Amino acid sequence: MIRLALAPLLEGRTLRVRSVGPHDMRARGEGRGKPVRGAWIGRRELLHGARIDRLERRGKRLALVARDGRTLVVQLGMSGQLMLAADSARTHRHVTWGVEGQRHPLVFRDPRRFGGLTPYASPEALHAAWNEQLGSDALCISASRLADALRGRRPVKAALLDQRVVAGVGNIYADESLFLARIDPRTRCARLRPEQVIALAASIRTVLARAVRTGGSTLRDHRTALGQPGQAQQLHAVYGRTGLPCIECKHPIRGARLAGRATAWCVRCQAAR
DNA sequence: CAGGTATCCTGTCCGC
DNA sequence: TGCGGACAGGATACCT
Repeated sequence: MIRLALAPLLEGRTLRVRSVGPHDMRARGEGRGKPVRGAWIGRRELLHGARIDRLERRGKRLALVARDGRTLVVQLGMSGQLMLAADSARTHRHVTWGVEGQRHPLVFRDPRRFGGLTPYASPEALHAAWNEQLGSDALCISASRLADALRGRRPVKAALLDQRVVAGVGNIYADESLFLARIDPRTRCARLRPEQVIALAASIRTVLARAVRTGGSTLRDHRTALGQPGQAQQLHAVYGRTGLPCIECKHPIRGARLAGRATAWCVRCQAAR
């Protein structure tokens, strides 16, 4: 969604770093490097003076690729925003770019600092890193690739949160996908029947596509890349509905902690079989 | 050593 | 009304 909204506004245009700070956010190192606290990325790596060639996305990561090869990955974490809008809040701005020919600046803000920026020297380096760190994108995950990735004794919910299994599924859409596929989130990957994996792959594609279509939203204060509020939160079948009646069978939605995250599912519709 | 969990961080919401 | 605390999310360091 963010890529779709920003691509036509940024492609072919030159960025100029206008301000950087505060300097206390995570600058993620190349590859698996540890997040560096208190360090920052240079203006050159922040694409100062770079003409944007294209925006690439895989899972939750967005890459700005410049014509000279410089590449900057934006991870929004949970509260991050990348916006080209007049009403972008002024607090928690980490990087502000001027965009050639655009009235409003491009702003990366991240109040909770779970997000981060990662520079790469080239698109090739970016793809190498992504191939290592990320599985297939959720919007086009095939049943066979999902079957290959869903191995082991982990509960299927925990596997879905692993970006190396499927890139792009977070806590909310993991629950929603499992509900649509009628799979108990506690089911061990190795015990999933082939038809369940097929259903799950289709459900992931459906749920993510719907989220993108409706502006993608999770938190109440979520905004799109152009400043519009998202609406997908109203479409959730199980997430945030613990104790409320299932939209299919009216049975109360169960809530529990699984893989360290809040999990909601219908024990009747998603019965372990 | 795979799988579970603690940690980071701040805004929001709940109860006293 | 004010305030403390729990909680939410994504990624990863760390522990078992």
